[in-house]
Amino acid sequence: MELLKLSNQLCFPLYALSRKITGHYLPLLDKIGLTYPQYLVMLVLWEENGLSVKELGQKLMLDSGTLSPLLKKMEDRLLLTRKRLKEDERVVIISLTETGEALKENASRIPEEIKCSLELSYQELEQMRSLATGMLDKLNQIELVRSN
Amino acid sequence: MELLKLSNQLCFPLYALSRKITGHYLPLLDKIGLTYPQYLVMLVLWEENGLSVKELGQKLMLDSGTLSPLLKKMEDRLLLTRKRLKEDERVVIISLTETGEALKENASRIPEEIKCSLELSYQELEQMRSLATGMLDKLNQIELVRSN
DNA sequence: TAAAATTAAATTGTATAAAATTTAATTACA
DNA sequence: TGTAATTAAATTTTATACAATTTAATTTTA
Repeated sequence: MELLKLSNQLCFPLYALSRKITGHYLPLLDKIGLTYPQYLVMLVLWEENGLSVKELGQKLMLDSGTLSPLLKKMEDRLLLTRKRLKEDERVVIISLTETGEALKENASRIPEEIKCSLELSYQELEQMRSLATGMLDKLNQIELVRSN
Repeated sequence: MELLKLSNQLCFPLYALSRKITGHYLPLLDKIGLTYPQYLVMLVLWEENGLSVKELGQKLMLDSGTLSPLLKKMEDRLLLTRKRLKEDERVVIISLTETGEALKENASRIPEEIKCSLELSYQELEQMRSLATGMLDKLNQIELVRSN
């Protein structure tokens, strides 16, 4: 088999599919004024408010270089606040404002709308979700092992 | 089920996994002086040389806003040439140079090295590849239908 | 056939990503 | 206890993504 063929790569369909699905989110997220990574930040904060930048970064697998400017923009839009922790001034705690909390209501229909927009079966979506989650966990595990 | 939980999203593991796997390519691609999207461009051109920017964009699902500057950088590195087609001056044809062709040799071990680096089973990789490819095809099909 | 519509790239503007460096704060330990 | 090491964010730099606009070339069609 020709290993350097695009169609034989794992990386490419994953990369293209991820961008494609993000594309399906855009018109929906536009309505509530969020970008896709900003939406992911909100998902995390709606679940658990008051996380540090580091904790957010761990959950989303993004570093401060990505999160810092993004969170600043979201602060400007009054979705959240950034406050340094008194006990350790290095730590910045991100908390939702009322506006940010309230946005959850407006976002509540997005998961169903996406499922509809994608026109993929529940089986297919669930199979992909569990496969991707499993692979992600394994790769994160490898990183842990290699860094020790 | 709480639909707005990060762990219940399809989008997130896919997005994170895609970035994670790209991350595994970086040290390998660094050795041959390519970025990840540049590697994808080379994969396409190694298979079929002399494509237009549009054709490259269709295969990689990237638009000219992404490809134009990227291709210019690759031209500067003498990996490829950009020439306007005589019959239709709007079309720019991308052709590998000898340097670009020769780079294929240096890239030949990357697929195996990646497989090794990922430490995932062949079954898992193949299942993901075929699932992702299938979903991608369906989504592209939807786009075609919706645009007509 | 000349103006209108279409097409292909390039450009512009905004928003990520991520490596590397810097800054400030905290902790460890000789 | 004071310096070294570590840690958390922010900043800087480079490189995508992609929507929207512009430019130039080609086709369509009234």
